[in-house]
Amino acid sequence: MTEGPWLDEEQQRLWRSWLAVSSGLPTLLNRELQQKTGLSLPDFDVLVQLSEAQDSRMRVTTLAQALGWEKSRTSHHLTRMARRGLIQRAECADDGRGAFVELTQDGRQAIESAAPDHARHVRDLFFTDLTVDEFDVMQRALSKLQGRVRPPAA
Amino acid sequence: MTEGPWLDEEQQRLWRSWLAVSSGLPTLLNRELQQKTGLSLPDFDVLVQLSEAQDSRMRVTTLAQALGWEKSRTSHHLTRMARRGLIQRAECADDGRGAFVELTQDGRQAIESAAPDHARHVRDLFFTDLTVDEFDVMQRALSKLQGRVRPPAA
DNA sequence: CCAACATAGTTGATGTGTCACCTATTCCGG
DNA sequence: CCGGAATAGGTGACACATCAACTATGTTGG
Repeated sequence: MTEGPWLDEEQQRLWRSWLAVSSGLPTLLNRELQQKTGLSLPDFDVLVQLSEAQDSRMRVTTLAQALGWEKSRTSHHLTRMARRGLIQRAECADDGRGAFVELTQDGRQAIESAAPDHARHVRDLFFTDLTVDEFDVMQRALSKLQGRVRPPAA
Repeated sequence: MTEGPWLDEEQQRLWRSWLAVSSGLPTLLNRELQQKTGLSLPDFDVLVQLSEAQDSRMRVTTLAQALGWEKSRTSHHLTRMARRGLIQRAECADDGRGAFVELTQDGRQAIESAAPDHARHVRDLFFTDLTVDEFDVMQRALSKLQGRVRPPAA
């Protein structure tokens, strides 16, 4: 399955399917989410993390790790979200360098009203077609891939 | 597998794995490609299409469809690539509105020297871990998903 | 022939992501 | 304690992506 420098026909086919789905799916989800709620997919991801966190607040680095984002990206995105009133930054008493990000009322309201529709949409697009068998195999395969892809330190 | 508005635990797990891989993988590939060749992943995709095309030239819309990109995105990206000398635009005799995009010498050189390493990297990251069984199931599942995701007209 | 409409492609504004670099604090060995 | 290394986070520049609007050419029905 892995000899020579090239992708064989079968591999190419799978790879192109992967590319098509992994770029097309977020595009669709993002468009729908944006239209219905004014949130982008990244907005949504941030809000999910915060809403699951203790006291609806997290340290920036913790958030970045949970999302698999770089610090820089995280910081930029938080700035934009703060401008729209979805989150706010707060000082960290323990560590003078650090900062907390917390969900605002608007932020909580936004995620709670957006989540059900989004979940349904994900299910319709992604899960509807999968057989139980495919489901399991995908999970196994993706877990392995996740291991290879993890160390996104920067 | 698809009742209620929410994702159950198993679905959530699979979905998060999917997200992690489908965002982490291109990030890694892009970084490596960029460092070794100065090409971005989108650059690479455009160059692959052109290099496979008759006479190394395509109509803009055809290219956009082949890539699954919007016209606008395509146009913007071609502008950037033209600025760097990787492609060039040419008038279309048949249709005064239209335009061809063609590979330049530099573009051909770039894709030919970048492709083998990139292919190997894709293989190392994506294919190495997959068993034959997983490979087949992924292909089947992704084909179905591709169908749902296809109509990206805009 | 021409008016209405459709199509090919571009543009500008703005949101998103990455890289390189910077500041301010904290940590740690001597 | 103090000086250097590590860490938390932010900034600016620029590439990438999306949306809405626009220009110009082609197509079609009356």
